[in-house]
Amino acid sequence: MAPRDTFKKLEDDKQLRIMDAAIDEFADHGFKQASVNRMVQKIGIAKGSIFQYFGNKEGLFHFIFNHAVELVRHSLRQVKQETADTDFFQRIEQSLLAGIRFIEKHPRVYRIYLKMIFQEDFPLRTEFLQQVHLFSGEYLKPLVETGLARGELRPDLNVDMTVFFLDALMDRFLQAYCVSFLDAGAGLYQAPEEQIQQKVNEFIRLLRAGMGKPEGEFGQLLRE
Amino acid sequence: MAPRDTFKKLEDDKQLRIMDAAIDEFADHGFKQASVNRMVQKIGIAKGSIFQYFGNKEGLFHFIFNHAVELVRHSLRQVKQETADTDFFQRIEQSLLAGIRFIEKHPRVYRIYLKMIFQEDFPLRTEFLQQVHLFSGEYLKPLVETGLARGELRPDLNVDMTVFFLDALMDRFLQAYCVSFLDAGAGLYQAPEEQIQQKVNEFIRLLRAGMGKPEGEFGQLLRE
Amino acid sequence: MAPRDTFKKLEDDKQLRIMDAAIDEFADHGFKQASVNRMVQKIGIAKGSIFQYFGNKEGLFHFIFNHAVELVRHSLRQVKQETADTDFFQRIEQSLLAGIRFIEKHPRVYRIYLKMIFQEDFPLRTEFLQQVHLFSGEYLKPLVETGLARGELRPDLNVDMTVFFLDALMDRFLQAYCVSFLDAGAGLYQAPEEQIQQKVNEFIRLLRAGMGKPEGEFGQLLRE
Amino acid sequence: MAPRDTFKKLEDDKQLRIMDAAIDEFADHGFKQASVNRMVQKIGIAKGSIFQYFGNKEGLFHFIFNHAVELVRHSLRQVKQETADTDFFQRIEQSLLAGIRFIEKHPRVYRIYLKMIFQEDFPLRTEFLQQVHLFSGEYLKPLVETGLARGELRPDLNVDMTVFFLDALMDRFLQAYCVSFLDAGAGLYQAPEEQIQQKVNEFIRLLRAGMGKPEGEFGQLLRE
DNA sequence: GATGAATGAGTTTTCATTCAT
DNA sequence: TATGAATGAAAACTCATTCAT
Repeated sequence: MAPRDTFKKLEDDKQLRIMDAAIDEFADHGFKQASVNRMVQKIGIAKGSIFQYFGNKEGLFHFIFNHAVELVRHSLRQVKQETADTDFFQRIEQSLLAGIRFIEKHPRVYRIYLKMIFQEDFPLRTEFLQQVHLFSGEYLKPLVETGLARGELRPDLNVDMTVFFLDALMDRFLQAYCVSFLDAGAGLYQAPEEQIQQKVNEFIRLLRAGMGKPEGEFGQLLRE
Repeated sequence: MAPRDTFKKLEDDKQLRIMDAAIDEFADHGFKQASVNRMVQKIGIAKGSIFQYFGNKEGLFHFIFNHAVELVRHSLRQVKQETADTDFFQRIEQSLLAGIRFIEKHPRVYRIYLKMIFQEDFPLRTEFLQQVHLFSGEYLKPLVETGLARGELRPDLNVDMTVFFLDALMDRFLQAYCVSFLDAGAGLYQAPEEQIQQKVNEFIRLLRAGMGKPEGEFGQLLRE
Repeated sequence: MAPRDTFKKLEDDKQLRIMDAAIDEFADHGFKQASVNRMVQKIGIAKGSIFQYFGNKEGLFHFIFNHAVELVRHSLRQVKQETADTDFFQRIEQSLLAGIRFIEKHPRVYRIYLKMIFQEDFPLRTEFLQQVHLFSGEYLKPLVETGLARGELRPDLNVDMTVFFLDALMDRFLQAYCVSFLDAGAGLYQAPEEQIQQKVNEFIRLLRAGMGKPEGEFGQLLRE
Repeated sequence: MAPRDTFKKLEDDKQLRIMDAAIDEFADHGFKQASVNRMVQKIGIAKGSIFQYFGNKEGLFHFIFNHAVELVRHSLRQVKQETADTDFFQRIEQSLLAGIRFIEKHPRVYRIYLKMIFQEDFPLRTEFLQQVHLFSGEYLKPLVETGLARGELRPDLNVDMTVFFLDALMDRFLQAYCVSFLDAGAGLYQAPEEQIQQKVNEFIRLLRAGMGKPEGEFGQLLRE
């Protein structure tokens, strides 16, 4: 599960090369189809070494997985802090943008995430899905509750369902972005970078229209 | 790619048993992990026969794939016809419900679809993604254009972006449904059947709030 | 456990070559140390074939094991029948000689037997030891009981302990013979073939002296 | 073959821990299956150290082997001395009991012995069997000769064959005891401790009947 | 002298594909 | 046309041994 001391004692460069090759392999092939043979060949070390470091293939995956979770946690914590004082829709916008930046910085990690969602035979799949689920609860729910308390959201919104919708919409937005980013050249959506901000804007505008508090007393009246 | 004549000349029952076993196997294990051995054992035919009918494993997958695309096309064509006279949001609602019915009827086909999206090593992945893209163009674009022409949608909507949004939202809605449907018991979202219609309603309400034509002149005024 | 049909359908010669190589390998190296690699190389077939025939290494061993048990059973049944009319000590003598003939004919099978007794990690070891135990009960006990009933044995003998002794003595006699036979050249005991019958005679003479009914009334008196 | 000086210079405790772990491992797994990895892990020393002390796995085994032989020699010498004044059958009885005590005290050493007898790929097997053979010559032969000289044995006994018989019977007796001792619970023979002495008595009684000098002149006459 | 990371040949097992029957 | 036995490359994993520190 945790890498053996052996691995942690390696020179940093070697550690990084190993992690890099592993992330590559898992991102390209998922867990079962990933080949330790290919990894060690790419890294240029003996086959036995990987097993000395991580016990077995699953141990290696655990390590990469935990590393990825840490990356995501770090990124989310940062956004939450930095946007504490802005309004609900700005926070969502910044979260989306942070997600996009994360994918651009760690596209292979995101690919592993996507594979895990829809591939049944990952070792940590259940724990993983619970973690993802917790994200909605821990991250989005407070945002929604604060937004409601501050009067930035329509007061008739059901909290849990709103969280579900936000989770679904944001996740799918990033999926769509990621697919177009990763498949660049495959012709799908052909989303050029410059249109991203525009799409984010439109996304937020729709959210605001659907969830935001009606502006002014007329809006209020109309909805009642 | 296409099955050889030898396959088409088989008795219908045998054809169906072969397709059924193949869908099972691909849905459970993806392409590479799918085992021709297991298939022929389940079907009860000789291993060589599969290769006689389809050339190789990839040929078999092509066939199953095309069959699945046909199923989807058929389902969509039906919805489009039946809802021709209803308004935009009702058509979207009916499309969503048709999607849910499709997943419930063909869960294994949908699982193959999900696997294909995020697994790079499917043989037809590129062609597949293009097909999926075409779906947005062929299916949703006319709906949006008709909706705009009939004045059921806000006139300031950009057609292509609206199509993108609808595609993203509906697809993600079905994914969420499917995951909760397939992972029943895994604890994710735990969407009980009876809440589906409620979620669809809420989904449509949000869409209507965000995309629908503002009601009355006051709404109109407020937005300008 | 049982060999797949595939194996039984092979030409007899091939079946025999495979069994021969397997017996060789298991006799030389025991179960765990036996190498399927070496077997297939010696036989000259593809590695996969063995696994097609027997599922896995253990399956192959089961097959060889059952084959060996059958050989032993057959041999014992024959001796029992052929010596039904002779006296107790002649039956034991013939059993010993049959054992020697068996070892000379199937020395590798006997080696597998010896390995199984003292090697803990054989797959069927427990079942095997039970079988061996049954041998004492099924084969020797009736002999002893008949011997007692016919007055060929001292009437004060405890049946079970006598069976235990006979089992131990005969087994060890064959072990000693086998070791000297198999290790020919290693210098141990250096039992030349021509001395075997002499040793058997001495063995029987001792048994007779220890277990046989004292001859005449004087002997009877002396013991009382 | 002999341990390097480096080993002998270690603190006694460390030497003992190493030997203990090695005996454990060889007794449990034989030679080839024994894992140096497991040993060093249990001992808590570096893997390289074993190779520094003993050159290689075989060197380690040589050392353990010689140690075991010394243990056996010591035990036998003691019995021989202590029973110098008793009669032949009492000496045999005491030897058997000493053997049983040895197995109870060093069961792992005895297991290694048993494994070596029937496993061809032990490094020292040939030398080992010669040593065992010497045991018969060095230990039993004088006993028999003394017994004959003292008139405790039938004068018509052939010395070498009697030695062979005693060796075989006693060895097999201990094997049977050991198997029932080691396999406690496996159901073989199920010899409970309290029956051991009884079996030894019966064993000696049979020996005495077969090999002992007939009592009185009548017996003498009867046999002639 | 002690360490333990690195090595690579070895193990069993799987499976798509071929081809003689 | 249908069969299914044969193939061999590839997989994950083990472990005695070496050697730089």
